[in-house]
Amino acid sequence: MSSSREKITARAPQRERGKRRVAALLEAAVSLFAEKGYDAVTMTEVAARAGAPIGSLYQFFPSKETLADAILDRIGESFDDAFKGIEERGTTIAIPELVDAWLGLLVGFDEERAAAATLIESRQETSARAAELRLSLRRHVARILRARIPKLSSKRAETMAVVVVQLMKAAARSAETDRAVRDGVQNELKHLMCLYLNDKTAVAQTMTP
Amino acid sequence: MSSSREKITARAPQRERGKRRVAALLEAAVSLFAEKGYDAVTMTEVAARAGAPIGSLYQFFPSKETLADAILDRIGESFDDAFKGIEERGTTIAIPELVDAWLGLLVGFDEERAAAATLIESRQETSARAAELRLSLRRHVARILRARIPKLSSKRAETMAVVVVQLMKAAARSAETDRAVRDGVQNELKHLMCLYLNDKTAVAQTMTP
Amino acid sequence: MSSSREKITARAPQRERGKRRVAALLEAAVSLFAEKGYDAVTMTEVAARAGAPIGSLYQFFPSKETLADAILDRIGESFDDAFKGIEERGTTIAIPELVDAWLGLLVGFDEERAAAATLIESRQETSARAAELRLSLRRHVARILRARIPKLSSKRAETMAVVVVQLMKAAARSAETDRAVRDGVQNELKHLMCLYLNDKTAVAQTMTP
Amino acid sequence: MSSSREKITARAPQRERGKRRVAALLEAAVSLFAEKGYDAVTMTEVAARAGAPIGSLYQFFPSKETLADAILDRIGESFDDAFKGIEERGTTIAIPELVDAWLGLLVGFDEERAAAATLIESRQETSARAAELRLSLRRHVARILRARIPKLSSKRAETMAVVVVQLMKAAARSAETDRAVRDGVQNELKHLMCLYLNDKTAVAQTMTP
DNA sequence: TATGAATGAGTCTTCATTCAT
DNA sequence: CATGAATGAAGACTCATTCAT
Repeated sequence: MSSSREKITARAPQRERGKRRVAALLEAAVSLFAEKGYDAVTMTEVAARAGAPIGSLYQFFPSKETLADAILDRIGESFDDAFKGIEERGTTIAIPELVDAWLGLLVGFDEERAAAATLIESRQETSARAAELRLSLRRHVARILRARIPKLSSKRAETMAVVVVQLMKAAARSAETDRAVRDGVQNELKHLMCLYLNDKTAVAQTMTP
Repeated sequence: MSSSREKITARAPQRERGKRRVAALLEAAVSLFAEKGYDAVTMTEVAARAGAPIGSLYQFFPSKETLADAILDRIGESFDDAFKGIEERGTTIAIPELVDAWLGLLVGFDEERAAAATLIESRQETSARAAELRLSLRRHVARILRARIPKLSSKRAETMAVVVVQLMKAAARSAETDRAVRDGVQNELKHLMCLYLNDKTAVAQTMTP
Repeated sequence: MSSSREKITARAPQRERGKRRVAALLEAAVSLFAEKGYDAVTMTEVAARAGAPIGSLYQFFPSKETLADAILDRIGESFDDAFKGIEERGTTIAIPELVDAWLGLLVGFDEERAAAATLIESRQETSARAAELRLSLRRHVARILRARIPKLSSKRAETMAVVVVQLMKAAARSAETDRAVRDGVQNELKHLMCLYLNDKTAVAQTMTP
Repeated sequence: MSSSREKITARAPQRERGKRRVAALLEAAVSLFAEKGYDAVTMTEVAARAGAPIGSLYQFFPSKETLADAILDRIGESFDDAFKGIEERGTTIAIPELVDAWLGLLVGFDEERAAAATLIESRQETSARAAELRLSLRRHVARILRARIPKLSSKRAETMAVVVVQLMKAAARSAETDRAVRDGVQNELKHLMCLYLNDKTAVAQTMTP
């Protein structure tokens, strides 16, 4: 009875520890990348901040690139989830709400979004993953845009999506400063984005080709 | 005496040559930074592209950081000039024109603006100069904003300036892709910025506190 | 009692399993060393190919060196057996047969001989066992040589033995290429060795000091 | 006058020093590779033995592989020279002389030949250069063989060449031990090779197909 | 002053070995 | 006794910077 349970829990700590370690490493990487950017961070540094030996870091992330990609992957998944939620609500969702959801993607309490924003930017040319993520963001946004503004050509939707994504990244970047300005800027960006979408929606509805 | 004249003429070509060399080095650095980003560029590479020996590079720019700062400085001056021109025209300048001028700051034919955009972004945390430049940009924009929208509090002007600068950088970043999307995005950003300024101006004029 | 028998039978399979595991590990090591050479093989790799956990590998072979030595030991024993067989047949054995037997020592169907040849070669300076094996080979050959050619001084026998062993290793090395050349080379080496022994025997019989 | 000459000699020491450094590095690498084999040698070790900082080593040899290849190249050139000399003498050269020349290729006063022998052996699979060198050796030997023994088919010449090269390598390997045995073995190998060539020549002349 | 070879601290990464479970 | 995650010393290689010439 208890012995069998013991056995189960016997290895649980090991896996548990492994999970905790991966989490710690990822967290350390996230904060370091967010602080200093990909290139300025050393693997030794990441391991040290996670309180792990360098070998452990490489056990889980066999290269620096893998480490960055892992962060991007995790963010990518959370993006997919978020977009799924947004798209399910279809056209019922009001513009301010939509904008809130979008801006929230790259701006959160944790540093994860900041790290992701940095990595997407700086590794776009070198990491396939970063390029993918950026593309995926654009595609999601473009699809939603076309659903709301039916007359939008796919090319224009793409263009608008680029702009929207840039606005998202702007929000992420401005999250790096002190709270006082940050909140103001965030609000402002939200306002700006609403303005933009309202304009486009109105124009589209007005402009009968 | 002939000796003194000799010295003068002897050094004149040297200075001339020195200037040309500095220009070549700077140009090489600019194109390289624009292409690959600060970290991926080596000093040896810069010297080689400029056709100069590495020692010469260090003669004029005693460190890699100095080199980056020099580029930032030069851009900073051109910004100051541009803003001076804008501010001289006062409130007479129409919003679309103003927006054109602003967006043109970081997006140009030459690679210098691309390099500057990259450097500001990637070295913001490490280089005082990059931070200064960003601050200077903000201040200039804020001043113009306050001149056009008198009721604007200095705090709100600052906030708006941050947004405007982010938009400028977004334009710079989108310049990295192929021409087809680039032009579309650039136009879109211009439109967006006009929308934003028009809105703020109108609101300010309407909102009687 | 049943308990004691239980223990016996309980461990019997374990020992059985242990033997099988050791065999699998050794086999894996042999094939890997033969393929890639000592340095290029990792312990993890050996364990993986044997389908055993790394801990198990270290249970039986406490170091990489031990593992290599074990292979050398096993080959050494098989050499001893082979030489015993040869020596028992005394002088009755004809030269071509003798040569066949010798060349067969390091060239066989299995990879074991190839691995051994590699290990003797590459670890000669670092492993006492490899040196021992080489020495043992020489001694065996020298003894047989002196038995067949009575007038041979021990020093000359040693020298000849070195040559013979080198020829054996040459055969082993040539086994690494494609079958077409290999068979030809092997035949040629056999011929060469016969030539050598015949010459020495004749000379010795002729040369009356 | 003296000034111009001074200028010439002014940089001479620099180049001189560079040459000396390259020589020292190469010599260190040669002796280390000869002693311990390719894998067991570290780049730091090579630099240290040459009395050079690690950076200098990499200045001249951008990778460990390059370093090994450089040694192989140098040996390869000396082989080509030697073979050129041998081939020029055509069929006039007597067998013992030919054998001397061949055995001398991989056995010399310096350690260079020993290092080369080791490198050819251990890096055959990984280094294109090592494989090339081995092939080149075979081809040279085969050509000479066919010139001397006209009836030899190209395939048999190739096979014989393999054997001859193996004999050369055997001589190189036996050079690693103390002088006493070495000289004896070397003589023995020479004798063996003469035996082999004489036999082949005689057989070819006798055997009329 | 100009040059570019020289320098070595610091980077990423591997792998034999150990030990908690 | 079995397991395989954890460890960290050590290796190949880079590059900003210096300094002898």
